[in-house]
Amino acid sequence: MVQSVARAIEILRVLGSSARGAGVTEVAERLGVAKPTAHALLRTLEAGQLVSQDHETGKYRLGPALLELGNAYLETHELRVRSVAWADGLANRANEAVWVGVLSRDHLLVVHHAFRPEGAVQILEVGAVLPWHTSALGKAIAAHLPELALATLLNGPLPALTGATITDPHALSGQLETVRSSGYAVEDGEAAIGDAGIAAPVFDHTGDPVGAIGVVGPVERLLDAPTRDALAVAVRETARHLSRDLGASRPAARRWVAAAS
Amino acid sequence: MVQSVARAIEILRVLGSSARGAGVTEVAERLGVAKPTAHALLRTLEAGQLVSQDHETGKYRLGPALLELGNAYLETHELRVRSVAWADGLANRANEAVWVGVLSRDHLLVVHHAFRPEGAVQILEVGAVLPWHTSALGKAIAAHLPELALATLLNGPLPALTGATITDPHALSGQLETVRSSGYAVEDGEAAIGDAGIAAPVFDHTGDPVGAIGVVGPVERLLDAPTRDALAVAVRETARHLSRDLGASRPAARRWVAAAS
DNA sequence: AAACGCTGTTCGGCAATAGCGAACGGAGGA
DNA sequence: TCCTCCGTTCGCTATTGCCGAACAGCGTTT
Repeated sequence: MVQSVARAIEILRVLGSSARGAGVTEVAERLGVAKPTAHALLRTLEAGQLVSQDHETGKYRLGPALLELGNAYLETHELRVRSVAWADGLANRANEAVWVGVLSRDHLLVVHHAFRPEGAVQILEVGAVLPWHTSALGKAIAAHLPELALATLLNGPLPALTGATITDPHALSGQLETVRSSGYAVEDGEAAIGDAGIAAPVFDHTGDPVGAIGVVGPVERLLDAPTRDALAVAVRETARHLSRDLGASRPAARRWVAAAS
Repeated sequence: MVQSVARAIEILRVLGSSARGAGVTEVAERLGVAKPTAHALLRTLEAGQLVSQDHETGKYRLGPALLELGNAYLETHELRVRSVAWADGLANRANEAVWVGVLSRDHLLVVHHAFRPEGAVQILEVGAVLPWHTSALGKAIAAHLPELALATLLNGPLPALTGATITDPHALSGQLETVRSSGYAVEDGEAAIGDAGIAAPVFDHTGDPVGAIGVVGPVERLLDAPTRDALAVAVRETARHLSRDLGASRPAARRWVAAAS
């Protein structure tokens, strides 16, 4: 592990979380390093356009190259590229907004967002992150993770975003069992009050879950019966098709293995 | 300058340009370093999720954290945040797609994209980059840059993307003079055949250009008189309003200074 | 008005640490 | 079965990143 690079990455995280940028002194304090050390790292990052310095205040903030690289990540992302057509189809069929997401550490990262066909103004959520246990996408992925990886997630922090957020590992674990048997995950106001989601996992040819696809929208539209069941079927079918696109020979093969053990 | 960090950034660039990822050996060769060196850097970047390794082939690719950071860059970006409302207004008034962009090295980076109101399927271009001299946005910014910065751009490489791309520094310099006097820049098939753009620069309170805003679309719709003049007026007005939003006390103050010298 | 406290920045020397050559384990092809 | 290529690990060397101290500029305070 290269120490200076690890510190440089930490700097990016610090700058990303402090909205108005940060000065050298503040960065040095947060990293626990000397001021000149932080300065050298910042200058190097600046040369690569990963951070940029405000010529007025001297403060540093994230740089444009990150947007470029983030875009490059999207374009080379197998799941994202293949999902675009399927996401559009699902959005039309369900008449709801569709998200495609992957797991990044303990957060769900939205890599594609198909707008609701009839929707009014909607903001694009690509690049947005939220704690895995507060989204249907995240739960769909987690439910099919190898045991060890799942245990790590359940033992990690489970922050509450609303009163409905499930913060108890045992309750979550039980819900994931339901996800495995039903083939889809549901979220009801756990990330934001009034918002819900229904999602299903997407697998590749290795049988591991690489992401999830699902619909998001207001509780009233998504979770009222019988709409809810119809949406679940549509989401699950789309996820299966997408998985097959990615080379998954048998959808849900992993599930049977898990059930047999 | 921290050598290892500079190399790590270079690795990100390498992985971003090679679509299908790259192996340790290939990365080491491209950087001109030993294989273990590249390996250590890659492992560190992987720990920070800036790159991820394909567990099948062993090859490395860009990682999800870059998308997160790219999104964080957008959200903290003053110009981008303020421009959203203005871009929507311009898109409706012009009935065309609107781009907001900034200069990143010698490329124009699209930081916001408002879709054409009546448009059919359109792909989002946020995060896209193109050589500055092949876009109206890029030329609008360049025309108002300090002399030294502009000279650097004109002396740099000016690749031709189409037959219409202007690759002669003198011709470009002359066109930038026109941009300064008219207040807007035009691009006609210089990035892609049939595509055109009309853009105007955006300033902040320091008087330096921080970006540009403009319309993009097919040549036939944008550049036919009298549509062209109406669009130019709309774009220029929007850019002035946006500039005032950012604290520019007097629009085009810099222009008068340049003219007086 | 002048001294203070706070920035971001530069310099030089010590030693931690990053970098390399060489060797290892495994996968794929001939 | 051999060979070749891959990604990876090990341990030594000196390169290089790191820190303490000092500097310049600015805003506020006294």
